[in-house]
Amino acid sequence: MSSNLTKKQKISLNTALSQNGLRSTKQRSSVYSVILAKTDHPTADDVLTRVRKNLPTISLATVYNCLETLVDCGLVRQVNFDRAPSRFCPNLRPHAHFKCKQSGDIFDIALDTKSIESLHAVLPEGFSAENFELSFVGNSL
Amino acid sequence: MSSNLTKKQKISLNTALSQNGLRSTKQRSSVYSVILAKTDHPTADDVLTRVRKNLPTISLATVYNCLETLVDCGLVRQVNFDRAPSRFCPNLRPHAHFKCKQSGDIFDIALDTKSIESLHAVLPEGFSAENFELSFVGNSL
DNA sequence: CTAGGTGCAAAAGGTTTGCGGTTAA
DNA sequence: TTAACCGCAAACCTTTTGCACCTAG
Repeated sequence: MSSNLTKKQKISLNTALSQNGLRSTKQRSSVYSVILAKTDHPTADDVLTRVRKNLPTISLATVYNCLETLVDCGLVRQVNFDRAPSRFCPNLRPHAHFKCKQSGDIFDIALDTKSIESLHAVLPEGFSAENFELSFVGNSL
Repeated sequence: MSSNLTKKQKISLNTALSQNGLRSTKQRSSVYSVILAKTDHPTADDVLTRVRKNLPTISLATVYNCLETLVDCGLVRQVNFDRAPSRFCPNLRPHAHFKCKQSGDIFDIALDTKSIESLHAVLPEGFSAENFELSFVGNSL
C-alpha cells in the first residue's frame, strides 16, 4: 500500500483534487496520508522521510509540489514560525499554535467561537480580515 | 549628516548598544534612523535603498547585521508574514499586524491590555507564553 | 592599540522551476 | 492518447558567513 488513507479520507482527497481539475496520484495520496497520520507539524523534509517508507523514489520537489497542491485544495494548512522551514498541519478548524522553547514542539491551541470573535474585535473600523494567524512562543509543562 | 536621529533617539540607541557591549557606528545609526523615519515595515532591501541615500557604500550584509543587532537590543521588531522577506518595525508596544491584500501594505493594530489578556486566555493550563504574534490578512478601505 | 564592525563575495538553506520521461483518465 | 505529473538537477531568493581591511573607544 502506497498510503493508509481511510475510505472517507480517500474520498475527500479525490473530491478536492477533481474539483480543482487535478489528478489523483500516489504521491499526493502518500503525502496526504503522512500529514494526517501524525499531527506533529512536520517540515517538508520530515514529510519526505516519512513518505519514502512507502514510496522510496519520491523526490523533495514532488513533496513540495504535493504539499502546495494540498494547501491550495484546502486540505492542509501551512504553518510558519518566523523564518523557520514551513510546517504542515491537517487541522482545518481555526486554531492557534504554541511553540515550546524547550522542546521545539508545536501544539495546536483550539479556539472557540467567542475567542475568534474577540480576536477580530481588535480590528478598527474599516479593516476586515479573511484570515488570521496567532502563534505563541513559551514554555509548556 | 549620516542619520537624522533626535537627541533622545541617539541616546536610547547608544544606551542600548553599550548595554550590550556593542559599538555605536554610523551604519547602525543610519539603519535605525531609516526604521524610525517611515513606519511602513520595510524589508532589508528597502532599508538598504534608503540608507544608501546617506551612506552610499553600505552593503546589504551590513544592513542585515545592523538590523539583527537592533532587534537583539530590543529597539526594532522583526515581522514575518508567511515566508515573505522579513520586515522591520520600530513599534515596541504590543500590537498586531494587518496585511492588506490589495495594496500589500502592512498596518499596526494597537492592542490594549484587555485584548492582550484575552489573547493569552486561549492558552490551556500548563502553557505560558513569553511572546505572541497576531497577524491578519484582508481588506482595508 | 585592538576588539569589534564593515564590505565584499561566496555559501547556506529552504523552496521553486525547467525539462525529458512517465502516468492517470 | 495526451495533458498532467514526476524525478532530477539547476536556479532562485533571502539571509548568513568568512575574511581582509577599517575604525570606535
